[in-house]
Amino acid sequence: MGRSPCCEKEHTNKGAWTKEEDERLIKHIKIHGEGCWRSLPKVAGLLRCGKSCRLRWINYLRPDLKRGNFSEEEDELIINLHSLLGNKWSLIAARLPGRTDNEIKNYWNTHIKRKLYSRGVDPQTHRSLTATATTTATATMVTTNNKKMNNHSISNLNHDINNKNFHLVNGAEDSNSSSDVTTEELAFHPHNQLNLDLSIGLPSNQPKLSSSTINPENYKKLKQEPQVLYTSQQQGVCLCYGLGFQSNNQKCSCKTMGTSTTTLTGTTATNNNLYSFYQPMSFLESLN
DNA sequence: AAGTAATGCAACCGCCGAGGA
DNA sequence: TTCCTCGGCGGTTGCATTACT
Repeated sequence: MGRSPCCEKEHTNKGAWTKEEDERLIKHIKIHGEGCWRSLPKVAGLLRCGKSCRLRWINYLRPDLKRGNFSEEEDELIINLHSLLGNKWSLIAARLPGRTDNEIKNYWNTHIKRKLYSRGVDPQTHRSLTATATTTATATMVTTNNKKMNNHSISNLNHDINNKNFHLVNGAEDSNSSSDVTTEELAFHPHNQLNLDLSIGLPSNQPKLSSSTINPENYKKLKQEPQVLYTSQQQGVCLCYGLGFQSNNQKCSCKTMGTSTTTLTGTTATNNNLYSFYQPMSFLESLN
């Protein structure tokens, strides 16, 4: 059974938006707010598909969008987040205020990929290109390891990092990206400084998580069941990943945010590389 | 100056999951 | 439980701009 189209294909404009259309859309959203994209075009007097309106608003018209070039810090953050999350652009974008998933996706494809290649790093696996080639050749040997990796608990991950016997994979489907890593390779690999301490605050009325697994479903869990910290006094959300590249004075301050703060790792990893993000409630909503 | 190739990015397409009926 | 709608996502396309010859 086919789905009905989201809008009438006829009688809708396509292609670049005109200034007038932009103004209509902005005006409508200012008055009525976001949502109900399907009916929006009709109400706003736009000959556009609802999806198109949503996209235009989110990627271009939203007032909180940051314009201009990506900073070096943003570059590195994107690279690190990508190594953790893979092509989950919306999740990556959620951690870069003012940037959209589309923008980051485009930036990744046009700039960062090239940058990583110039560093000799495979942008998909985040491993050295030579190591990737070697891994591909021995792919059959690592399948078992992959299966093990997918069930790795976070504490195991930290353990493995500490023992220089671990590297990240980009999800379960990436069957070529895992193998044993040499010390030399780790020294080369940008993730040799990656701190995976994943500190996620829990609402106090939710049960504490035990040491969760970091299998490929984890990002889904983060998204679908965001384990967030907020109190009635403190409308902040902490979803801090230890991503590296941060100085010591930028430690995550979760521990100061209340008693409900917890950590999934339960490890004693240092906080040297913790990078915290306190997002407004709108971020929370974006995860839902 | 003209033609061509490369690049950047806005927009589209099709699929998926959540949630309501 | 099933069906359907809707919002959202990631991949891809196509056009405008820039760089190069």
